Amino acid sequence: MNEKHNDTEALILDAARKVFLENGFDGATMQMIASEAAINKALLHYYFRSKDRLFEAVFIEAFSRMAPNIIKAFFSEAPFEQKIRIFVDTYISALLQYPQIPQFILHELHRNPQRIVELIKSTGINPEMVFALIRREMDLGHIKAMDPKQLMVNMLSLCIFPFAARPMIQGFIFNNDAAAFDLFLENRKKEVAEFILNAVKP
Amino acid sequence: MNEKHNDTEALILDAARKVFLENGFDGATMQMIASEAAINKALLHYYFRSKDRLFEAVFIEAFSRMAPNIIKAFFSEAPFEQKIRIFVDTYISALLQYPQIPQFILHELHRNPQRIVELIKSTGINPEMVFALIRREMDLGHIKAMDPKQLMVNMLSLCIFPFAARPMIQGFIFNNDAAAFDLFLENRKKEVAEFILNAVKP
DNA sequence: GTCTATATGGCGATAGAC
DNA sequence: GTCTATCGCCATATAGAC
Repeated sequence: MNEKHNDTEALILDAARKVFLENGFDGATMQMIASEAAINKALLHYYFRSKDRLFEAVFIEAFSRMAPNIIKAFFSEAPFEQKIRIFVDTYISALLQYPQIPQFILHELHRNPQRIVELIKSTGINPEMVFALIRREMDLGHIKAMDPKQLMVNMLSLCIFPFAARPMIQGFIFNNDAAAFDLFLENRKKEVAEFILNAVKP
Repeated sequence: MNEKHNDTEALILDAARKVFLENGFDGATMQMIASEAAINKALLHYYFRSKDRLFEAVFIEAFSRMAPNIIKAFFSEAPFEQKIRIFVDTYISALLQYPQIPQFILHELHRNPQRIVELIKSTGINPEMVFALIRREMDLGHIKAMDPKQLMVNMLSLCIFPFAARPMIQGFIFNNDAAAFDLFLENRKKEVAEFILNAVKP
């Protein structure tokens, strides 16, 4: 195996990540990726048999970036109120760093739900543990009684949706002022945490 | 003009709506639409000059179905608490009827933000009126003081996101039990309204 | 390993008979 | 208005020289 192998493979993955994240699977072409990597199409197929396989490699990497944040916050020793704040802050901060990921994942989720769900399960995340934790807080009277699943989905919705719908919200509510929208997202770290904490107050 | 004109045009629109909603613009082909309508490709171009124009017709129709609900609830004479309940109920009910629309709009928003934002603006929606209304409620002390834009985005997030991310949430939290997820969405009409009302309580 | 050149197929769109 | 046949293009993928 030639020593250039790893370099070229990494080069291709970098280019593919960029192109796929920006254009989705259908919108991206092998030529775009080759140009981005300053190589030729044939080489892409040499390293990754097909467009599908190349995409899969990119997707797994992208999802792995987001997944840990979903749960991490819940298993600290902090009081529940603090856990919520940490969850929201960590999650929105991560999304600010990779803002294309929500739209990318939702898009591919639509294209091939089966494949994506299996991929997520392979990361070993277990939502039941989070639900059990939320239920305990309810039993202790720390938060209002409600369906833990609804609460979890509410938290994810509030964090993720603005990134997925960015062009619409920015175009509509912010007259396409990108800086204003970035500030809006930055403020959401605190706004969303307060919103949730008020909503669950017993 | 031949009498069959309207029939065929409607037939094509029905088929195009179905195919575009399921596959998005890139994923759909003119042949799929022709097959769905049980006609041939050439006829599609006879009625709608191009794939782009056909898509535009479908998109405007799909969006028009959702848009009125966004604002309608806010301009009744009901007290604010009731407006929230009506908004959430109307919106989620409409989405239950056309569950593919969120993913469809988000997908095309990503593919061509400019075009979609223009199409939406052409429907004449004006968010400023809603913000003014929210601000008045804050001044009257009926709800907690906060950024009206954050509140509006929160409401939209809570209503729309579960539909856009359905395959993920269903596969992950509901072990792919579609009936359980449908019940979950039905329950959200009340859950989300309560969640918001608690969150904005002064 | 990396390149150029090419095979193969499907796409949107059009021409032209009926 | 509706059809069949076909054009021209660009996509993924491969062959084969270096």
